[in-house]
Amino acid sequence: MAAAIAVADADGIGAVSMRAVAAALHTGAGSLYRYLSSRDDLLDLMVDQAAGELRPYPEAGDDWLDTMLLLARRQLDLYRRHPWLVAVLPRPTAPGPQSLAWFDHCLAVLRPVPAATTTKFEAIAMMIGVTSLFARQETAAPPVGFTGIDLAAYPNLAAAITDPSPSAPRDLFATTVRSVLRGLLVDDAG
Amino acid sequence: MAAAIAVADADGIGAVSMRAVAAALHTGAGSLYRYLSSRDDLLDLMVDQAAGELRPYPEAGDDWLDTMLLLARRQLDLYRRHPWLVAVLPRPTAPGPQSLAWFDHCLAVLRPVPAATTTKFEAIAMMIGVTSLFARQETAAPPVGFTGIDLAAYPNLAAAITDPSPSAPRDLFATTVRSVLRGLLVDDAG
DNA sequence: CTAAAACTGCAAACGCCGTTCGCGGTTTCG
DNA sequence: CGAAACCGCGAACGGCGTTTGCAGTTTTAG
Repeated sequence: MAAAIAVADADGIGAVSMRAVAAALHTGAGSLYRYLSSRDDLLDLMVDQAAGELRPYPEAGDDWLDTMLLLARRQLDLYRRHPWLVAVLPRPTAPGPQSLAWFDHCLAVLRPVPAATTTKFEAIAMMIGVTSLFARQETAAPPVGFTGIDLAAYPNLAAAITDPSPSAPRDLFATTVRSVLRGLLVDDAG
Repeated sequence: MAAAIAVADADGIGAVSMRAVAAALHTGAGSLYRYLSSRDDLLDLMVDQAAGELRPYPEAGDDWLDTMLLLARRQLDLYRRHPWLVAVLPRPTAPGPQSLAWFDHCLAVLRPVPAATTTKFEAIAMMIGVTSLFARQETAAPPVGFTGIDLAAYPNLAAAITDPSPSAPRDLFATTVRSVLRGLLVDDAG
């Protein structure tokens, strides 16, 4: 499993083939099936192993929103360390113990929030999703320039990219996460 | 290409193999390479073809936020019609003409918003991302019950799922999209 | 009209993939 | 010590994306 994660970190999730992992272990591909039922099984184990890196969890502070943002940042860092995670996560699979523990901790942080359980679940799911979106965008190699695009057909886009109006630098991730959590969990801001 | 979309709608993106598409066209797999350079090429064409279904675009109304939400709903409906889209989109690929046209329309809707161009780009990207998150969640077959999970190890989760506090039904998608767009595009709400 | 050029469909083949299976060799346990 | 369990291994199966050479057809040029 550690070998599989090493391969994924180095060459991407596409390089995590049974033969490649087995080769890293100096053994044959078929031998892995003594311990795994399938490749999906291996991926599940890799995900939960990576989720374990989120420990130790930061303590809950005074402001639950700040704490949640800190949790989100930790997860974003995890995605940066293991870019293959964002590609592997969106499979319909049961969460492992480490993932459940992290989810449990999120619920603990949200304890002082007066919202329904269902709402909290949705909010956490959204926070995870938004974090994965940012990780994916960062991973995508070059911020696609508009080379080779006929701008004549897209007037608004043409006008936009020639607009030199500067934007004040800000923490886009923090802004988005806060907006989502506040929008879902705080009544008057819905 | 229409054949490929038909296969994907019926049996998922995994069933879109060169041989399957060729079989639907009563031809051989290799023959497709007379018109496509690779399988990724086919997927790109499928995506842009699907993006064409977003036309005609709804006219911009008085409230740009309402209009953007309507655009997001149209896109969510598209994802519902073609669930394979959410699995195919997150590849690093250049957007096709239909996708660009839709993006251009979004910029037109955001014209009255006093924000930097970069900010608008980020906001649109986030809207697309959040929409895909919802589509993915809907597609994921059964809302995973907590069967077979040892709740003893996760106290907060155990307490949460036994909590019968009802939540007022609300439009989660609208709430989230509005929160994100407002958080990114409206100054005082950051 | 004819000959050359371009295009098209097709089957076979290559190398990769996940997975299964049966074989000997090794370890563990009664 | 013998039996049972476990282990690693190579071969094999079917499927995948893709390449390639060969016929047949269509278009173009002389």
